[in-house]
Amino acid sequence: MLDSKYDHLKVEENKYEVWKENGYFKADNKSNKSPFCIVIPPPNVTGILHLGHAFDLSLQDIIIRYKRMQGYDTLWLPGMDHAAIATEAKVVKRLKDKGIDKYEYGREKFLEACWDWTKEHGGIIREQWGKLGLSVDYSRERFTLDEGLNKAVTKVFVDFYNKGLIYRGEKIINWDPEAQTALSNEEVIYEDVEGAFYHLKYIISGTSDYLDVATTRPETLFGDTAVAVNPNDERYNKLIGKNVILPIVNKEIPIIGDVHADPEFGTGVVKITPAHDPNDFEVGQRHNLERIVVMNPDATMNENAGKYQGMTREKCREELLKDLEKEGLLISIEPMTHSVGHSERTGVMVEPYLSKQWFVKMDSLAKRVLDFQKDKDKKVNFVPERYEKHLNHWMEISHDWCISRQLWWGHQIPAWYKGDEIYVGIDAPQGKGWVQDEDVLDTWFSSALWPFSTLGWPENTEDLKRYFPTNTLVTGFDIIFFWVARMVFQSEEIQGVRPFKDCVIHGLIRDKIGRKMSKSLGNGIDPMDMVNTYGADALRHYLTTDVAAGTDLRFDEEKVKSTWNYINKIWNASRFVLMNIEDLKEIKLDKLKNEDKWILSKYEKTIKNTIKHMDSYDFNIVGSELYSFIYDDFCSNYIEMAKFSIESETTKSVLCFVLTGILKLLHPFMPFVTEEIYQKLPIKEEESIMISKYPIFDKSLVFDIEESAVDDEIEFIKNFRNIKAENNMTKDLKIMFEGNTDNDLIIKMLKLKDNLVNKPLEVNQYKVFSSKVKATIFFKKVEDAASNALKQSQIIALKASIERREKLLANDNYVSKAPANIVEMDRQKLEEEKKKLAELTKTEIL
RNA sequence: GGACGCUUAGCUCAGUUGGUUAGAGCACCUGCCUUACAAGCAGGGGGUCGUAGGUUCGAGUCCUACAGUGUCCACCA
Repeated sequence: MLDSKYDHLKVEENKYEVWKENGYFKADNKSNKSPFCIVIPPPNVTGILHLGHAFDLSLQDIIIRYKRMQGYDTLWLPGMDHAAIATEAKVVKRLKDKGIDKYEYGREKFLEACWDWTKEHGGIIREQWGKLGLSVDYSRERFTLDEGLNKAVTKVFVDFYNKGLIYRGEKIINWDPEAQTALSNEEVIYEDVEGAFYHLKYIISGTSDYLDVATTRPETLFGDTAVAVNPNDERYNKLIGKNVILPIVNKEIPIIGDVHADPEFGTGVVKITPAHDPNDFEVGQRHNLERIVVMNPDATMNENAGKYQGMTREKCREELLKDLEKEGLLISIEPMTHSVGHSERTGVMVEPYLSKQWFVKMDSLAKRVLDFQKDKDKKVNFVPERYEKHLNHWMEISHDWCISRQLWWGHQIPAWYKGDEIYVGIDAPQGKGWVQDEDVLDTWFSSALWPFSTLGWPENTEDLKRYFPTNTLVTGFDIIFFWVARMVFQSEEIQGVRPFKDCVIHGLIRDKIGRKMSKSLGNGIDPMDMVNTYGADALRHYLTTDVAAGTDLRFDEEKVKSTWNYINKIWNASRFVLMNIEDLKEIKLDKLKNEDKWILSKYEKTIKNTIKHMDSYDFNIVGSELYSFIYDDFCSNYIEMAKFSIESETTKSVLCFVLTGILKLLHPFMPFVTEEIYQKLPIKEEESIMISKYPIFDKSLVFDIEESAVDDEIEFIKNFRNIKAENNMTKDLKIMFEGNTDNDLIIKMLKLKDNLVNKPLEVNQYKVFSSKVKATIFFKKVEDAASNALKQSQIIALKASIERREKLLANDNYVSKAPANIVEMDRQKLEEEKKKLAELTKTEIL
């Protein structure tokens, strides 16, 4: 027997271990079931899971559990991401706290420290997966830096190099001076900052005239190798070919004509610093200008900055401006806001920096993706569909991807150098004097291969053949560019197919007032706190059914609480059923009464709708469908009706049958509590609900006539209660039914057995009716005003509705153009309303 | 500058191809400890669906413009 109150802590204890030990999570690549595979978005080993993970993972577990129950051979492949820059930053900090410097410590020992970190945090993450009830196949767990993935990564690098898709080049990249590594465009976050336009005097050689050069970054002037004006700019174009004197440095640099200079912007004169600005770099290439790097990797000034050498870029700017002012070369400082790139990971201002790095050539890769997206058999289907545009847009504008990182924690680049020679290969080259590239690859380079590398590629494993391409990927819109896009082009290039058929995109979790959850705001919620307070089942159900697909979710703890109440309701309904069906040996759905047919019809229709919406990933719709079926139909009505015939085998059978189905339909959302109750059922086909069969729509259990008859009786019951409540009627009212209809159920539900009369009484009376049932209530007068007011408002509403319908039906346009069934429905409604009105107006309230 | 969302009850959100009187949870009001559940039961109040046009027999739903709000991308010398 169940306790009278749902206790999530007790319910959620130990179940996960049992499932896991029984091997329910394991895929079976030899079974004759159809395969269905999801790869987990590998969480960074940097930390613990947040609410966004809980959201993302719950969605996946729902899909996987659903498919597993539907008879698929499901594989949900788990794993974690080494998160090169993020983890390295954490480990560097940890060592620093112990007074250890990364470089003194050495590469080998540093990597050991990273592995220790990984083991520690990996354990925490796995424990949290368990708390959430995620049915991942631990026997296939992978890590983006494990040996197998290293083989995959190395092979891709070498193949791409040989195909010309990877190259090494000296370009302006985004440099993180804190982590001291290159970054990709996606790892740079642009933020508006209050800055200034510094107007500087660049004196024209041999004259006393000057050009007003406006810059936001005066400290880069040491790297200036030209000043550009637009060739069509009448103000300046005759100066092209002349020289200006670079302030402070006092050397001559040329005035060049280049379209990059926009006459409308600033003063129309641009200083050109090819080593510190991507646009200037291109100008420099066009005009063959020297590239002078003026900073060290940590963003302090280098020897090219003269006396400012060694200063930070900020300090240098400050000092330089003082000196410029002293020399009369600072014209003005014009405040302005402009957006400045910051490192996604360390938060520091990114320095555009000339540097030799490895790149993936994007144009042909991107083009293939765009072509595939035009073919419905090859494309990745986004849910919601609009996110396909994000992917396409990124492909259209994609710049070559900088993949080398000046870090240690990651896949070391399989390139070796000897003097000017480069060797790229899977193994180190023969001969002496070759030195391997010190750098590692962007973490996303390895996660881009995740959907097939985890299945064993480059080996042609059974798993790879069976589960790839995978079926569904679930992730947040914020990593479409980082990850989804890259998996797509890598898979299409390397495997020739999309990595997954569907890509389900969900929104962000925000706090109650709509702000992003962040450490600095302190508004984050630990999912484990929610699990402890309300249970994983409540949390999962709330997160996955609260909002429509793809939209942000404002987290509200009150809603988790109310989900707990819902589960408690299910618990108690189950308790009632279990109390009464203990002796049930066999489910026999015969000798069905109207109310049995009614609930079975509702149940079957719920199955049909649920499957439809599960298949389209509309979990919020599934949630509300199930809620109203369980709460309103099953609990509020059927259970109440069943109480009158609880001894009957039929009633017991129906209760058991429908409850079993309810538990199964709910199982993907709330695995723990459904398992707990399932275990208590007297009749069950499997040892665990996890591996039981998902309900299938059975048309033979839909009884439309009985369904609508009971619907009508319920309407009557509702109307009766309404009238009784609004008129403050006491229990000793009397009621007279009209006609020969069978009102047994109504009489029982409303407990009217002792209130029946068969002729009118000379007291206050009130008519109550549904479409098919009519009755008159006789009652003692209590308050006239209230009941009269109610009656009047009902009459007004009815009159308005009748008028509306009469007008509509008098309109030939409507009658001829609207579908026949709609018109017919209006006719019927109109008739009913007229009857009701007649009843109401002739009823006297004495 | 470009793209994409959102605007529906006091709050948070649903509303599938246009078709009954626009729904739910929470909050609120009234009455109930009815033997599954008082973290419950029964009932109720509350919305001219951002604004203005348009298409249509019919618009929360489709089209146009505008307003507010959010996100992403690009540019920013």
